[in-house]
Amino acid sequence: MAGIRERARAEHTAEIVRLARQQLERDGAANLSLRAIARDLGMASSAIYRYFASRDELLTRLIIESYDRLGEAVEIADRRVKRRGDFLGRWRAMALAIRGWAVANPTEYSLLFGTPVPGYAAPQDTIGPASRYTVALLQLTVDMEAAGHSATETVPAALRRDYARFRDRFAIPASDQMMMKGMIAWASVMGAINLELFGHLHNVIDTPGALFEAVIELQGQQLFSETRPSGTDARLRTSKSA
Amino acid sequence: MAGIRERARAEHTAEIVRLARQQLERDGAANLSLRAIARDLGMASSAIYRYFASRDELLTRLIIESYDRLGEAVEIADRRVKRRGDFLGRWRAMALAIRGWAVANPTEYSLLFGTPVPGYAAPQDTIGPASRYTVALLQLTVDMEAAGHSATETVPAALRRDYARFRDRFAIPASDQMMMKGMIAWASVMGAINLELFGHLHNVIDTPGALFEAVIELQGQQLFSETRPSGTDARLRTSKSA
DNA sequence: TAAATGCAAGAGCACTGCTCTCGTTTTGAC
DNA sequence: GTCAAAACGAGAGCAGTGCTCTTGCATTTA
Repeated sequence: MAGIRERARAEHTAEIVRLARQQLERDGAANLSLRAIARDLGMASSAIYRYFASRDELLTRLIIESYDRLGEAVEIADRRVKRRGDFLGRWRAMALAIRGWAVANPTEYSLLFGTPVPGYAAPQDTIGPASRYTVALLQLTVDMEAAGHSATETVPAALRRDYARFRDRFAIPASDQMMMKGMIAWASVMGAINLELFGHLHNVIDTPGALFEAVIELQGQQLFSETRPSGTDARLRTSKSA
Repeated sequence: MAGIRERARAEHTAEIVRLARQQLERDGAANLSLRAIARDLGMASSAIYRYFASRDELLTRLIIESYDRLGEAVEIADRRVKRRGDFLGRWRAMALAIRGWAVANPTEYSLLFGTPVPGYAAPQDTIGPASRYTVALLQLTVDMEAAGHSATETVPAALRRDYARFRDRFAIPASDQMMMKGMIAWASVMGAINLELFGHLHNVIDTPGALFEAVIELQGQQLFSETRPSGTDARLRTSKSA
């Protein structure tokens, strides 16, 4: 009743994933080959299908794990900042953690944030882990508001609905204005990392880390900017919806 | 002497590229198949190799063309702004043009800004077209400075060298500070588009256009912010290099 | 006109994901 | 303990891929 088979199954599954990840890191997601994994394992290629219904299913498993690792890295970085009220420090720590993880695991990062495979639709299982690092970021804005920070950004009506839905689903009680700020900061961070890892700074910026820190600092400023004196530039405050 | 062969060659090459682009749009770069193109063309698959040495070479051709289209779209959008001194308007126009092109041609955008193919190294021929849209953006900062705008961002030493090199190569006489601003704005724009097109706003933001405009407006503010009163937050102005 | 070159086709190699069948082994109910 | 059911591994095979090589024909050049 020990389940000799059950344990063997778990071990084999883990081994397949381990080899898959190894291959992923070396050759990239596009070149991940079930047959090669089977060869490394000393199995027939058809046997792999006892464990994963398809290549996509194996990739999904890798994606989920990678999202989880990224999320964990960001959460740990945040937790390491002892003064919980040092919001700027926490912002820096988390943003640097995202880039740090990305630079250390470029192929995994590409798997998560690169070109989606045309036929592939992310199954429900991924959305939980996928939100982990963003929820960590948004929690920062919640903590900021709890500490008295406020934001006065104009939020387009179209986005308010989206923010409300997100707020409900993840129980993140941040204001629309603060979520707006957070989203923009998020986009900047991801953009800088994408440009770096996908080769668009090649022959342009030799030290992408320095550029990234500049992005962090500027977005940090923006994240912490309180109400600006009104009337500085009226045009800038009216935003049309798309 | 007309070169019956020469003309046929040009026509065939163009036809291959046309079918390739059609297939690219429908199935994505990963599923681009030389054999399928040959079938559509009524040719033997081996005949394709008379025109392109490899699949990568055909992809390179598509990449170059796409960069050129993107660059052209951005340049046209900029040129359409009649008041050349309306820098904010030009910024909006170009940023919206990038996103507009991306949304209209998602697979082409993915080809340019998505996961780089592991083995694939972009040949020299691509860097010219690849810089076209960024040069258009940077030209805006040059024009701004010529009109008296200034920037006082602290620029890390590591980046100053990179900026100088870029300035020399493309003859863009923008200050380090202004290039710093431009780079950050660029990263934000590309980040927002990546998140949208690569599915990371799915089930989160229903109207990505609204989010994008918010990004544009905020980066516009930043691009046009003059010297801030010093001492507001000393920490924010010191940036370490990576 | 004769040699050199360009070109298209076909066969073939090595690889991929995936399916089906066929024995073997383990499991769980009686 | 027996025995059917389920799980499993291996192998063959299908349809597809990029790419190479040879072979015969058409065009260009000398």
